[in-house]
Amino acid sequence: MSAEVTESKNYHHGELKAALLEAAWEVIDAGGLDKLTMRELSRRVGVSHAAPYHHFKNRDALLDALRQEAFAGFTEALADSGKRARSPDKRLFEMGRAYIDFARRYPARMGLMFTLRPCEAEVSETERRSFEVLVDAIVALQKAGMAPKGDPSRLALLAFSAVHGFAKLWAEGPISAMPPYEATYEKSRDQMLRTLIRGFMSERVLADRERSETRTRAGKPSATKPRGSGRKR
Amino acid sequence: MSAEVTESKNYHHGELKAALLEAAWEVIDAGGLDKLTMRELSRRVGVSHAAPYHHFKNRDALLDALRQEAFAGFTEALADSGKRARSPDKRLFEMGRAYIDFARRYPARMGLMFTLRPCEAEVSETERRSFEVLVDAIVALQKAGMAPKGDPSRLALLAFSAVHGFAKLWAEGPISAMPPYEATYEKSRDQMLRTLIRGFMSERVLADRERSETRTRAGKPSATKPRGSGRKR
DNA sequence: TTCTAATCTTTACATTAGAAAGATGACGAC
DNA sequence: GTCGTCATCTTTCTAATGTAAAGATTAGAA
Repeated sequence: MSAEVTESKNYHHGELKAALLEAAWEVIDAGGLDKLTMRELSRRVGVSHAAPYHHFKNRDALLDALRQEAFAGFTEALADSGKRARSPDKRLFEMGRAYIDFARRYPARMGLMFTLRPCEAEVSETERRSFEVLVDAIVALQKAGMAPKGDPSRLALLAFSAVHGFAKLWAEGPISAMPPYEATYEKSRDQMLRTLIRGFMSERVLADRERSETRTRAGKPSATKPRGSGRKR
Repeated sequence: MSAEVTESKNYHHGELKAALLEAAWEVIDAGGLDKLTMRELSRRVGVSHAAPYHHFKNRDALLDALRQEAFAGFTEALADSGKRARSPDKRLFEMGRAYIDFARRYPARMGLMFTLRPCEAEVSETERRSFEVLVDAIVALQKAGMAPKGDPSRLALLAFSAVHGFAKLWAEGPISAMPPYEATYEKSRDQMLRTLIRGFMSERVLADRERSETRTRAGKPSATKPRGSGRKR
C-alpha cells in the first residue's frame, strides 16, 4: 500500500527503518500489539523477513522505539490541549479530556506506553514529563486558589490515577463493553473530570473552614494565608 | 512440581482440567501472560502437548476460564475487605486498598481481567458485581452524610477510575519503575485514597454551602468569606 | 462382557523469532 | 576510473508455538 512501486526493485530499500515504524503503527492501531510481527512488517514493506533485524535488534527493541514515539505524540497532545484553556480548572479539564480521548483512539498505544516490558527498566524523560505537566496544572490551580495548598503531587497523584483509570477502563476494559455505559462515553468522561476538579475546589473550601474554625479566636478570617507550606519541591 | 508421582503412569490424568488451571496460575503469576503457553502447561502437568485441547478449545478459551477465576477471587477480596470497616468512609478506604494491593500482588491477573480479548464480547455478571460493590459503598457514604447527594454512580465512576488507575500505574506502569515513587507505595496509596474520600466529604460541604447561599440571599456570616472561585484575585 | 465415548497421544502443518552466512551495491581511497 | 569496505538486504536454518487430524487407551454404561 505504500506505493513504492518506482523503487520496489531496489536491493536497498533506503528508508527501511522509517517504513517499518510507519507500517508498525498501521498494524498496531488496527489490530493491537498481538498482530505486530516482524514478518508481517517485512511483508508490508516488501522486504525479506530478516531485514528488520538490521535496524532493530529484536522485537522488543522495535517496541521500545514505538513506545518512545507514542509517548512523544501523547505528551504533545496533552500539552496542546492545555493551551486551549484560559482558566486553571478548564486547563486541567482539557488535559484530562485529551488524555482519555487519546487512550480511546489509540488503545494499543496506551498498552504499549504504560506496560513496562521486562527489558526496559529505564523510564525516559519524556515519560516523566507527562506526569510533570499534570503537576504544573495542579500548581496553577493552587495558585488560583482553586485547590488546597500543600504538596501538589498529592492532588496530582489522584488526578493522574483517575484520568488514567478512566482511560484504561474505557479503552480496553470491560466497561466499554457494558451497553449502558458505552453509549455515554463523552458524558461520563466529562462528568468524571468535573467531579474530580470539583473535589479539589471544594476540598480547598473545607480546608479553609477547618482552618478558620481552629483559629477563629485570632479573628483573622481573611483570605488564605501562605502558612507553612512555603517549601515546595 | 505437582508431586503426582503415584499416578504419573496413568494414561488418563483424571483431573487434567484442574491441574492445567493450577499450573496456569503458577506460570502467570510468575512470568506474566506471555509465558503462558499450552505446551508449557502440558509439560508441567506431564501430559502430551495436545491434551489441553480436550478441555479448552484453544488458548483464548483457557484465558477466558482463568479470567473468570481471577474475577471471582478479586471480587471476593474486595467484599472481604469491606467487612473489616465500621464507618462508610473507612469501608471505602479499605476496599480501595484491597483493589490496589490485589493489582500489585497479581499484576498479570489484572491484565487478564481488564483487557478484553476480541473473542469475549460478553461481560459476565461477576464483573458487573465488582462495580456495584463500589456503588454500594458510595451509597452508604451518602446515607451517612459524608458525600453529596445525587446519582451515586457519578461519584462511583471517579472512585473506580482513581483506584483502577492507581492500581494499574503501580502494578505494571512506569511509575513503579521510578525510584522516588517505588519506595513510597503504601504511603502514596493511602494518601491517594484519603484525598479521594476527603474530596467527596468536602464536596458535600460545598454543596451544603451553595444550597444555603442560594436559598438565603440575606447573607450568611459564615467563616469562609473568600469565594475565590471566580477570576483569580 | 462388549460397546461407546471421553480422554490422551502421535503426527503433521503453518507461523513466529531469531541466528548465520552469503549477496548486493553505495561510497570513499587510490 | 577500479577496488576494497561495510552497511544493508536475502537465503537458509533452527527451535518454539498453536492447533488440526487421526489413532490409542480406558472408564463406565449396556
